[in-house]
Amino acid sequence: MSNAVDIRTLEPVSEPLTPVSRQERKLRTRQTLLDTALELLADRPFATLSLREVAKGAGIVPTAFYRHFASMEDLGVALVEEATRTLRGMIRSARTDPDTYQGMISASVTTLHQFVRVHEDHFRFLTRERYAGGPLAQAIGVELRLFSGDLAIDLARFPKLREWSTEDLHMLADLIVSVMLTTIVELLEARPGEDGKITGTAEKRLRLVLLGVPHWKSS
Amino acid sequence: MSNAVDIRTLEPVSEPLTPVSRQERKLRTRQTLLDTALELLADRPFATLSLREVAKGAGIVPTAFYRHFASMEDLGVALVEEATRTLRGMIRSARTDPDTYQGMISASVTTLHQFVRVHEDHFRFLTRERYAGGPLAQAIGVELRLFSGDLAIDLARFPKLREWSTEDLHMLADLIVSVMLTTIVELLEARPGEDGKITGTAEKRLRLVLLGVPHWKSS
DNA sequence: TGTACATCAGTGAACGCGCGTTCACTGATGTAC
DNA sequence: TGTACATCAGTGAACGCGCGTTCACTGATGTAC
Repeated sequence: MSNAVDIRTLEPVSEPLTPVSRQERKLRTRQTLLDTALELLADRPFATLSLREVAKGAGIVPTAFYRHFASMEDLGVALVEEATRTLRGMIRSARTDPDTYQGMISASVTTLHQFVRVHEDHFRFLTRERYAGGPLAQAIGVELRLFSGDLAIDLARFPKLREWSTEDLHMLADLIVSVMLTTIVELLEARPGEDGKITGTAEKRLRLVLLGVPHWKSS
Repeated sequence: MSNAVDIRTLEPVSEPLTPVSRQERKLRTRQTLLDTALELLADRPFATLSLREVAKGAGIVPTAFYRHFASMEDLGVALVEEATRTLRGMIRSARTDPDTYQGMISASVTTLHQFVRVHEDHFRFLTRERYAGGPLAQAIGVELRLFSGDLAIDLARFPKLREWSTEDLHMLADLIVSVMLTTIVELLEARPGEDGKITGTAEKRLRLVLLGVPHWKSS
């Protein structure tokens, strides 16, 4: 990473000494398109985003957009991939050796909180498009179901859950995921300073759900 | 209500014998605009709907739209009002004298199921726009918070919940509402024949949550 | 009951604008010899 | 190392289209006398 500065403007020199390859330049423009789209999506659904708008934001002419994506929907799919990569990273971080429910709960909520704050735009995109209908919503739905399935497997390792049926484990995992999604939306809508209250409530909800576990009978 | 039929086409005669007043005609056109919009929203977010499209669907010229709404956003607000009226109707139906948790749970889920199936478009609109951002999302958020508050009051009547703090009651109510919303979305995305499985899972989730209640300590 | 005027839901032409997409192009980067 | 050609990310003009909104209008319904 270079700290070079233009001596006239004092602004960082964007180009390193070794000129980057054409391939790398292309990848950078592609990423700029994705970043621009994500910024514009802060307060509107994906379906209202125009190709010209994204191109303009990325500093290229509309026709150059096609060098990177065949259509806006293609760019949308790439955004889903990028955002779900963040989601999977979060799950990996949260999966520590679980000694107790309580420890697991607060650690998970803390991880969730951190990831949401660092990747607000990804989580906003995911929760917004999840219910928007269309192909993106479907792709996100598939990803969330995979997530829920993984969680069910993790849950099966707990002593008290070992004898639960697969169906009941999925029911529990889906319930936890829906609490998680609710919490994510609350964090994204929160005004500054409300985070503690929201994560506190999230922990309570999970504690309440898991309190019922020892008394569960499938019926 | 007239059962008159056109003797040539055997289709119901739309106009009653007494010609309707100008005022009533206007209300009918307004309702047609709302119905048309709701139909078009089956698989897309509100923000992608155009004034010309809705006017065309309702059989009037674009400029006549302004006789009924000042803008598309105005029509959106009217849709939120219409849909939340359905939601409140559902809550009223579900609020029977609650003898046991179990009875209340299955009765509530049955009511939910019926209302969702009869008013699919209203619930689709609500769940879709809830997370879409913009003024409609905010209006729906306010309505859901009112709903959750009412539910908290209802819950306070149960013996085991009488000593819960207001904060914990709201936590529980929000948890129940989020299970409800999840169930609504599942029903709307369901393929034919899956309803039973979905309502069964919904009942299980609520049972599990309420199983924890007797063992709750606020801490 | 009949007449003269007011109201107003719906019409149709017109506008300027941003849209997605086509096409032929430019000129810097990359490659073969 | 130097030259001649190929590649290809980005350009700019042009297109037809649907958009929201304006305006002057029409003609059926409603009202006052």
